[in-house]
Amino acid sequence: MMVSTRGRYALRVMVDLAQHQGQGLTPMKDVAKRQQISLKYLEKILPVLSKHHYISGTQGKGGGYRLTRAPEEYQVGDILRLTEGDLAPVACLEPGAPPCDQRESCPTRSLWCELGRRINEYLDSVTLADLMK
Amino acid sequence: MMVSTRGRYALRVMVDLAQHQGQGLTPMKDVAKRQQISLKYLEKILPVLSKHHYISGTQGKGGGYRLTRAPEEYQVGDILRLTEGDLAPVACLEPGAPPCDQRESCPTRSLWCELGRRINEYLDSVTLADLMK
DNA sequence: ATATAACCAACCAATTTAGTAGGTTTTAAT
DNA sequence: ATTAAAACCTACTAAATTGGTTGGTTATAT
Repeated sequence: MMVSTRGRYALRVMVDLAQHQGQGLTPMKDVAKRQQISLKYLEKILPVLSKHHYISGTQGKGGGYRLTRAPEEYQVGDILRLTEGDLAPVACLEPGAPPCDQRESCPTRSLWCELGRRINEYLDSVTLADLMK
Repeated sequence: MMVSTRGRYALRVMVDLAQHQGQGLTPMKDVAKRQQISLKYLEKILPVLSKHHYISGTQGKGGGYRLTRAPEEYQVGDILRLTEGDLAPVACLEPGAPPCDQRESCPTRSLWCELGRRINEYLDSVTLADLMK
């Protein structure tokens, strides 16, 4: 398993926000109820999306979140890389991974690179708008 | 990360065996030394491959393992699914997963299905022979 | 008899995952 | 001015997974 609940929930929240855009701000309480996800857990996942301006949050009564762009302009891959850290299929391809001393001669390295390339390529080819049906 | 050391090591062992086939039986001690992997850990990973007759092991002095088919006849996907359990990109697509009560309406389900399909398709298109260079 | 190989079972430390608990701060409505 | 509701923040935790280790038993060639 490569994508944990963090990435999956984040994506579902984004789709939910997309489906309710134009209705002003959407409070997470509503999203949590609709998506059957713990509100407290969502609150832990969202900050990274708002810090990178994928969504904007307004505090206080009547506040909530909204998308900052049109759904067509969000690539699923971006949302997942942000919430999951990255989408490498193996540990030795992860960003801060300790350099493997056999990486020059590793017969499987190119397999993992190509797999990672294909995974990212596919997820970048899908947008939030595609997921709205 | 989707493929742990279990699958990665198993694959490297299989490539190693492929590169030394025709030289009789290869003891794991040699493979462990060449691949810089703990022998004891390898011994824990290999049984599933020999139980499914991907390799055959001979005990006793002068014993070791060998491939049971030609390298071209091993799909990388098969080796990984066997050692990793499965290659589902998300928990809700894993074999024994509790059925999600929102799966009919889940807007992201088809994304994960298609991603899983592409991952398995690619890994099944590569054989051990391809990894021998 | 001995060395060497696969095979087997129990344990273990560190990390990750999926949360929970309990707040503080900001803002609109009353 | 008070209150309700929202985002935002920090610390903790139980369970599972990962990546092994320890200590053997069994089988076989020399």
